[in-house]
Amino acid sequence: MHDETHGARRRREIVAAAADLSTAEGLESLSFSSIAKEVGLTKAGVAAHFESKEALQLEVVEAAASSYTISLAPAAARAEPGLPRLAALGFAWLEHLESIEYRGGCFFAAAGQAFAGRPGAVRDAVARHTRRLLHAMNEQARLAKRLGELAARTDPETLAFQIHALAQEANLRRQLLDDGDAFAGARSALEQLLSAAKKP
Amino acid sequence: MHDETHGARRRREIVAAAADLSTAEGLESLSFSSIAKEVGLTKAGVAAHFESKEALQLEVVEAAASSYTISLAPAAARAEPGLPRLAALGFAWLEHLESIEYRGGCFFAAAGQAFAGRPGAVRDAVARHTRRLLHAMNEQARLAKRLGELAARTDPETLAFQIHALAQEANLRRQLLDDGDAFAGARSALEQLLSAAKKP
DNA sequence: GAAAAAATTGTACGATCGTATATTCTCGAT
DNA sequence: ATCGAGAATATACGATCGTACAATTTTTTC
Repeated sequence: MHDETHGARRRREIVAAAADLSTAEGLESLSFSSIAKEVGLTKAGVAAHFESKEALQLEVVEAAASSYTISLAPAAARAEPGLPRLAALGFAWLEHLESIEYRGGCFFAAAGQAFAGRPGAVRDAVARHTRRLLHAMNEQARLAKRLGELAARTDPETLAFQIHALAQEANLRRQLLDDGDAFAGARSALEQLLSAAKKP
Repeated sequence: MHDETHGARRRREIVAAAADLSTAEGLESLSFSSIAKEVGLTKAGVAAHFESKEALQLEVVEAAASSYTISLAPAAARAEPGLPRLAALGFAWLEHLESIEYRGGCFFAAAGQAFAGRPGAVRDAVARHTRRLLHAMNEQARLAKRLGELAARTDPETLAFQIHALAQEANLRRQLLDDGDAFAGARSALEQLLSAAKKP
């Protein structure tokens, strides 16, 4: 009938609920009980699907990462390599954060802060995926420089740095400061940033 | 002998240790036990100084805020109002974050993310102080615009937005990605940002 | 130095945490 | 229709949490 077992479907359901909860409560203070209440199971019923709490956390990180990739990769692929692709990455990143289903905002912003001071496999996974995105933007910025799309004074690494910073800031503004215009402001800042970086 | 009672000194000691711990463990998962171990007291001995855990958290937020103010206010006051003061605020903010004694990095970055999804008095306090800093930078940016120090294309709110974003990003890079050059990169990004915003 | 006040300890309570195990229930394959 | 595997429940264990209160020690005050 279905090409997915009951167990596999439950796992996905649990991981999705956990990802959502983790942006609100924090990935580190996730509990089997709170997840159980969310998916309509018992604490033990949830725990039975995973070897340990850390194993669940790692699955949550991977699930969130692939959800981000699914949102970003097509938009980036559509644009020409170099400055256009860097811009596409930036705007797609903002769009993804704005439309995100997690009630606590950007998963990696929340998890990154929560695990910055907690060495372990979870921290490593969060850091790895954060680095991956930063690397992608850095790459396009350096390519743009090589292609002569950037002004002489523009440092490509700094440009990528600023774009990622904008997105983090917009997320914080919306989630902590209840700023409804946070993403509108971030978009105009991104436009301003890109036009200032461009070759005159 | 001392112009401070034993109780008041202990309180300050406890609050300082709690602020330090909270950047590493998270302000929300602070425990009287972990603080007790830090200051050499018993769990009950620590708890006796505060009406509740939330009251302690609120004191920690206020203490961190005044520590930030002490670092920023003199630097800002030394610079002329407008663009110089905005620049001074930005560089002082970076310098403060870089030299900070908290092992988990920026207190407000950590607490802001942790309490973004937790309504209550603590979240309100963290948001209030975050807004206060942003407001101060916004004010100087708008003043700079009025004084004709900024290029026509530069939006002052966006400029303040970007400066704060840089600091947040540098903190995350150092704490999560172990990037030793994070603050050097942020400083050069800030210079680039300011010179691009300036009247040509 | 003695008495009052404050600081700290020890202990107990209920709640929740992760984990482990035994039992019951639910399906899908034969 | 039956049987067996897998999913979910019920339950228990030790640990830790915030809070409360009595007992004790330390500091201040007179």
